[in-house]
Amino acid sequence: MNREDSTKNRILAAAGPIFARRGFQQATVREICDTANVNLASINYYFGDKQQLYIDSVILAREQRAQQFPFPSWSDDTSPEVKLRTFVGMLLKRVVVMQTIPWQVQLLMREILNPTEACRQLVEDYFRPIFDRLLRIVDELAEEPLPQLRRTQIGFSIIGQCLHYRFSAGVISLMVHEDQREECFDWDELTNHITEFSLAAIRNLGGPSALDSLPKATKTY
Amino acid sequence: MNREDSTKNRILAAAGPIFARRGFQQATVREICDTANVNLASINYYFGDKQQLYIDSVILAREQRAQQFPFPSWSDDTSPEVKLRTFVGMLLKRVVVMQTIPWQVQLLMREILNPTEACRQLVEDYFRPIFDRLLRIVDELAEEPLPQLRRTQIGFSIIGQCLHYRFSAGVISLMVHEDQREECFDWDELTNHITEFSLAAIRNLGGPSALDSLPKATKTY
DNA sequence: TTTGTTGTTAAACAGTTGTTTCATACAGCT
DNA sequence: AGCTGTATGAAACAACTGTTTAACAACAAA
Repeated sequence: MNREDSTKNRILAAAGPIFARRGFQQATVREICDTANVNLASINYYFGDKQQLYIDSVILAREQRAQQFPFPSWSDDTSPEVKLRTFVGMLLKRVVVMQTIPWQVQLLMREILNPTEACRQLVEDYFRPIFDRLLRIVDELAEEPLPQLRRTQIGFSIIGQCLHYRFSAGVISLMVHEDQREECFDWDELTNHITEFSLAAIRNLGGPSALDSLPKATKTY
Repeated sequence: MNREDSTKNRILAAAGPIFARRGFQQATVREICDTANVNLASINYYFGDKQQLYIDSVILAREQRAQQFPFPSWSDDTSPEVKLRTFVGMLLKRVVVMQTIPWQVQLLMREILNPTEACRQLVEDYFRPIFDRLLRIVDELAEEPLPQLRRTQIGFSIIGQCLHYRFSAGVISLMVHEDQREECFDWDELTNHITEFSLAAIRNLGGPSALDSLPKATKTY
């Protein structure tokens, strides 16, 4: 009954990519059933309704993705610079890489942009551990202990740079000239730049800043 | 015929927020017509079909937004640091600011994430001029002329940091503790941090980097 | 065999969607 | 008045949606 190609598993295997490509509303139970080669009534029989199938699909996406990219474990003497580079490289690998996007990533991106009930669990089980790992690297890089807010902001600055190449990928493709498009999304180039940019920023943040002498921004708009 | 509250204008006024909130497919012509207090057939009469109404709505959103936030013109002796701060602050004002999001921003974000035909024109008329302006500021900040690719990457690093607080706003809210949520999205705090982070990075990029001695990333994943 | 559970199937249902139709109203014109 | 092009209105249309129904098949337990 629990075979790999059971009706229920065939539905799940078909639903994931379709939900990822079309979104919840745009995806139709008929297309899912046709793709899975099951009867139209099967979804309601096994999952109750379409929404429950969607929730189960998101859970499956997260499980498969976490299993597919286990985090590397570093030796104690690994420098924080290398750790940051590895982290950025992994995030970009998971999320950016041009061409075809795995349906698991597409589905998780949908949840980031438009959180549903499935998102809270996603944050606790998936995003927060990753973010905490990044913040520990930042701690190692900073010369002195960072204030809580500053720490979080630096983390988001790094994550934001990475995700931008996914969320704004369409616009970026339109912005850069066709000749530069490939190297613009090149994994090595991106990893290098974001790592160097962030390292330079963290190193220089504590030091003297020309901004300190600037007038504080006020509501001028 | 061309009055402010003509049937066509009432449709446009109602369609924008509804498209922004629900997206193209989820928005129904019936809801738009009800909100605009016009007959169901009016959309097809004035716009041909639903899709053309959507395109016209995107164009209207861009026009209203550009008109609402004219770019400041700086005097010649304004320092590039101040220019960067102003730029970041403006971008965050346009895009982030917690609470209710103007429907124009929502609609433009939808086009960034899911570009349709309306997007190409959007890039040329709206995004590229803004981005070029940012790159000229980066040029001023850099001590020496930057390579083309590096220049673009720095620009995207700055934009990415800003947009992250819009695209991932839902997840960020779930990630940070409730007590810190407000200051996390505070406009002054954000403008300060992103400006300082980027300034520190740009200043330090040309200098010595611990990464130069690191092994180049190879496909270890 | 009889009974009951589990899975599968085709058909129908009830609701929503974008679009079209056709009648009607109203203005400006000769 | 009569005509014409524009605008509005209520209703219907055709297609598609998620869900339900009822009949049927396979198989195990009684």
